[in-house]
Amino acid sequence: MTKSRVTVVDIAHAAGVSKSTVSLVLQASPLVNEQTRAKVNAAIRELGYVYNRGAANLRQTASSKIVGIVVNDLTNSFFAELAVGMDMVMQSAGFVQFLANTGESIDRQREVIASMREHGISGLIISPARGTEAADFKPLTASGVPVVVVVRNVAGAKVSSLLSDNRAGARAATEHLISLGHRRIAFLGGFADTAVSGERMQGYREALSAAGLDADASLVVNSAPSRAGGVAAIERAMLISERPTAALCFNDAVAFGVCDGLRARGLEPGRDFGVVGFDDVIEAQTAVPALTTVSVDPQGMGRRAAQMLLKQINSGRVEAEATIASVRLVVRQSCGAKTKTWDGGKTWDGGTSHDTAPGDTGSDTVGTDRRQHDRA
Amino acid sequence: MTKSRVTVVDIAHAAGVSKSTVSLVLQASPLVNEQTRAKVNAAIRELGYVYNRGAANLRQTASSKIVGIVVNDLTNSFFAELAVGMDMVMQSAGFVQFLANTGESIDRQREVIASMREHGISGLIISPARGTEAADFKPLTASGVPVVVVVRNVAGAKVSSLLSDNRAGARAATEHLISLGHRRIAFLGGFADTAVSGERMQGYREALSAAGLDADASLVVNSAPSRAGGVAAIERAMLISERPTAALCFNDAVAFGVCDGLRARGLEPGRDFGVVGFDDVIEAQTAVPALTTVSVDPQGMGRRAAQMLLKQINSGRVEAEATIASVRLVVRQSCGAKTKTWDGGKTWDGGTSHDTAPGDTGSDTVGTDRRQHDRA
DNA sequence: GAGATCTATTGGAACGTTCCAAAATAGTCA
DNA sequence: TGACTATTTTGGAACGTTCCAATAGATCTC
Repeated sequence: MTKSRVTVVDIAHAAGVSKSTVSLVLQASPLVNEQTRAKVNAAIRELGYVYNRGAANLRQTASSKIVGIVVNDLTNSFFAELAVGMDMVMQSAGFVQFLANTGESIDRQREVIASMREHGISGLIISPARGTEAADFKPLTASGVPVVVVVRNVAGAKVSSLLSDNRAGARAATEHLISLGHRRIAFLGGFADTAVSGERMQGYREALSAAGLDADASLVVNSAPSRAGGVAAIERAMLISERPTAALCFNDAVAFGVCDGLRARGLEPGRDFGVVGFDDVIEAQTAVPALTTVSVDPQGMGRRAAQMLLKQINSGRVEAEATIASVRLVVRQSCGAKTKTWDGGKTWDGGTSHDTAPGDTGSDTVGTDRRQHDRA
Repeated sequence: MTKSRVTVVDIAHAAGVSKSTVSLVLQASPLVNEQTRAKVNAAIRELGYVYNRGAANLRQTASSKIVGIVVNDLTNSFFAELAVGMDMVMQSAGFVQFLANTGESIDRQREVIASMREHGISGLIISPARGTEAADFKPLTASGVPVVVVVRNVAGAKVSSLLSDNRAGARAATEHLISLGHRRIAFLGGFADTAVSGERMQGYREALSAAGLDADASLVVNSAPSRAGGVAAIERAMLISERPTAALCFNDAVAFGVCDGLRARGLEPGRDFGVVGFDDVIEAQTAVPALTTVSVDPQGMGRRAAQMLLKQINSGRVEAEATIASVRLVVRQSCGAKTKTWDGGKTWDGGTSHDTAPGDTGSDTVGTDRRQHDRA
């Protein structure tokens, strides 16, 4: 059934030319005569030839047109969207991507990176699993394969990175809650030992102290960065003697869980308790109440990371570049700020029970992109 | 910087053996002497050798250890989980996967399949974009590459398929709502022209007619199969003169949107209106109220599809096999059935306003797997 | 009409593996 | 010792591409 592959030689034979000429046609070289080109293309169609990139990649000058993408949790829509953004850019650039999910397992991560390396990727974008070390990228960078780290930084790694401005975003979100009159603001979800969580918590603390509020450690409740974790976190937060009236959540998944948990105890998010998320996944817009959140634009971030990688692949230069993408606070209903009325059935009244100056409406970009160069 | 690649010949030289011996060591052949093996392995570590699979794949007997995975919408958590399931199995089997998102674009799909083919995939799993035709797989199957179609069937394609029993699932879900006393049950979301939607609607109609209820066409409201689509669908459904009291939703995303829309007009899902979803994505469990849904187990389905593909790759025989996976109804809170009390704060009372016999509690598997063989 | 200058085309040697046939080495037995 | 096995090892020819250097043919220039 599976007859032996059709190769350039077969095409050459059928078209009455040499294999070199066929190769030139395949590369759309201007050197070849139009009639010859037509003949060759006809033969290609006729015989059902498929280009064998593996063979072409053997010549050491060639680039494989394959990149690797490694993410730590594809079931989290933030990372799924990140991957989709990368996919868009890579497809358009004629690249095809290996994608692997590590599920936060360092071992799996090591394995898939090794495997991708054997298959000859010409670049890698990775959202590293917790506990990833700079040494994990060493073999890759040593052989000149550019690496872009996204979302989570890896200390000491001489690779490019694209992170978001977690500190500024968290600070802006917290300031917003303060401007709405909240004085007891919790920080819910996430693990304290991760860099991302640390940065967001720092922004949260900065805003509190700038407003002269003291950072009560009991208001910080760690949990898994998931919807279920959010439910657990708000439950624990409500046990505190002096209850919080609002919360900045580690990410949107946690924020949704917090909303679920509030409802389960008869509290309506937005009206009885201010909730702010982080990431701005698609569902944040359509949820009821719509989630006030810090927009990181995961798809855009994915696209941008892909562009960074492509630039490095094409330039041949491996120059590590650290970019911190700006984020913006998107004010919707869940924080309790007064915004446009909601048009589904009865009019939504976003008024809070704290009766303060109305907060910002719409969105607000925080900080600007910072970029710094570094020799690899 | 990027010195020329280290090859088997370099290893052979360093270890004082021939390249053939190195090759045998790489393949863990029992033919080679233990001491020699040790020497070679030492040299491999020493020189930082990386196996070049591309070169190995040139020999026509070899299999590439690469599979392609094509999904129509990775931002939908159903498909993200499907992909994660496949990833798990493929990683364990030592395969690496190209993953591409088509976003329902037939053109993108054609491009990525062609691209993957050039890179030498040894199998493909695809959740086809709307409008995919049997001819789109022809080039692949003609060259002996096994293809497994998941989730959506492609009429006339001589490839393996793994679908879920949509008809039986929808029927069971509808019967459940009927047993709770509902008489006006809507079918919300999805596009009527897709096979999956058609099957689910068929199950819905069967249950209605079996119960002697007439299928009022105005109770079927199409919309995008997304959360936003669900909001839109319930809004339109509430405009019907004789309002529905419950709804079977095309999928979980729509069901969540329906819950959002209900709340926006002051109705509480589960208490004031019965909502049933389809798919059982992870959030269905933790949402409040927890979503009653037909569990398709996307991760399990992904794993199963991957196993089907691997079996075909390893056997060498391309024998099309059509499997229809059974589904089970998981009764939680959103349908209004009496279940275990909810333990978050005040006790949850799931009683409906329709005061009928209590529905099933727990889950219920519908039908059994059907399998049929077919020559390719 | 002999170079020179283009334009098209073409062998052949890589690239890094595998695998076959063959050879080298060591061990066994009469 | 010589024949025979069993165990290890090894050249060398693929695999399907690219790319360099060389060539052939056409056109132009003096």
